[in-house]
Amino acid sequence: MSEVRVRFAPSPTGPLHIGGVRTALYNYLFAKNKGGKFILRIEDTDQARFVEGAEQYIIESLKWCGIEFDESVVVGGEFGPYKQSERKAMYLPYAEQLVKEGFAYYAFDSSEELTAMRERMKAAGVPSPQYNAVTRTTMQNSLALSEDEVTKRRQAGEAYVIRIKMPRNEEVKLNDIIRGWVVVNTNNMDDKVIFKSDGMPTYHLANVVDDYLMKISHVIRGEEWLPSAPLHVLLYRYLGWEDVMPQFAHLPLILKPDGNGKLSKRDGDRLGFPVFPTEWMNPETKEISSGYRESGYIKEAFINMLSFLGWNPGTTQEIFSMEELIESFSLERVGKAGAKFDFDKTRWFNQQYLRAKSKEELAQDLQLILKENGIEAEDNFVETVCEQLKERATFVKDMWEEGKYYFLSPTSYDEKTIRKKWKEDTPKYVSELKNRLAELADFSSESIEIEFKKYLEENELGMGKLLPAFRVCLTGLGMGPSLFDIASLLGKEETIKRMETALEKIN
RNA sequence: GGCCCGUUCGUCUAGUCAGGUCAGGACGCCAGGUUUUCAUCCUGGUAACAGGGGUUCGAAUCCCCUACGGGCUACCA
Repeated sequence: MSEVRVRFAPSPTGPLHIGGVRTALYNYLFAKNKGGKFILRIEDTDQARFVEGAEQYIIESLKWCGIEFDESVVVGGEFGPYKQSERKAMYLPYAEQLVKEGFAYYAFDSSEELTAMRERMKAAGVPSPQYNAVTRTTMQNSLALSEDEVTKRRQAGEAYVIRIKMPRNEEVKLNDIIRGWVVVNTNNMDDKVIFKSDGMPTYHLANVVDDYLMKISHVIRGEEWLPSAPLHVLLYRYLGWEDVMPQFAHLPLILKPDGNGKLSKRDGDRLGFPVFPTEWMNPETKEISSGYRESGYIKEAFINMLSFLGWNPGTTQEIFSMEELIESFSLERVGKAGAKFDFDKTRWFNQQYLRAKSKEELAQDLQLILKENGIEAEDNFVETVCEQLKERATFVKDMWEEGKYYFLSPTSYDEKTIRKKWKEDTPKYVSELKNRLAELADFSSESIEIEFKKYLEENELGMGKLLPAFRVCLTGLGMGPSLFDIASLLGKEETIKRMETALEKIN
């Protein structure tokens, strides 16, 4: 079998949302699994929808995801250019070849004329009028007009498009890797524009020509392309490339977590989760959309989550590194039905990855957050904090938000704990405990615990009587990790100081 | 409306192609245990073959119909 070459072909019309990232990911995994090449092709044939910065965004956000291209606008390759606007001159000859061979034709209709035709057909009872075998005879095109008229118009420089001449009553079949045989009758297809009046091809032609020229072996794309796949098959056939036509695989869509319909940016805003891999600022409105990266997601967790939205390995293993994904991935195991996005599961994946990280790695990330908050701390200290906190956190930022007391003395004391656990005799106990701890030579967690328990015993107190009060003195909170660990890490001096402060403030 | 695709616990899904174990796992949720507390962790529980017809000794699995959902229906991709 010839070399596997797949491409991810986005339009630079905005940021890539997670559906697009997943399409890129599956292409990447498939290519790497087969030892093939993965190509990025920018499909910017629609100048009107171009968005500043979108191409850069696509490249950089995929890079963050760990998805790298073998050929692209950045790294080049022997099948370039990799941007359709730079390939502009290549498409017209193919379109004209189709006209010459009778598979396509010139059409001069203005948008007003097209609208008029549609209105006319609707009035006549056709719900969705098409430019097809029935209507084309009434329009301004090289099939209805005389040859002289066509030549005259073309020489006069009149704007024209090239449309495919859809045959009557032919079954077009394609064998989709995910869906099996898909059959469509050409009577249900229209004479799609393949070359626009602005000199650019439409997606359909550009896509087929480029996939052919770039020797693409498999087209893996979203399900929204399935209805036009038969058109592409016809294009390959008419261009004489059917024997090297790529295999198709149409991926199921990612759906809204609630209700129905495909996932959109709105859903993320509404339900409070990112739909973009990295943060995006709309260049026009300056509106900022949050990204997984900025929200504190570990990229491996993000990728792992995405890979499972529509694919599964058929085993019970759920945690997969990129290498393992490459190893296990196959298009045969991609599902057919759309998958509702599950935000809880996404958080769970992040938690799993967080735990797998070493305290050193976590400390590095936490230091970044600490710096943002104007806190300087020794690496060793931060590492121990991470050690104590990582089992309770989903994100690195949780360790800051739930563990501020490691770095700052409490400024307030949890009311509920005070109300329930700070009794009349509590100050006396805390004060005595403080004096006992002050004399402790070994301020290790174990030693503090032993001393604490000894004190409880001597005074015939239970854990619940004094420990919550002790905790609130040190952390201001009613819950958290082992208090003896916290005290030990804070050190004797700080511990004593916090107890004194609490005694003053709480009373 | 037309065309195409789809439908297993609330969610992601295994099982469907080669019909035959109480339909398995994970997330979530609930309960119990562990823990000074909260979280973690452990144990257990919850809950599904869209409906109806066939074919068959036997159907989640094969066929048909219906319903529901999705996509497409541009000189956008």
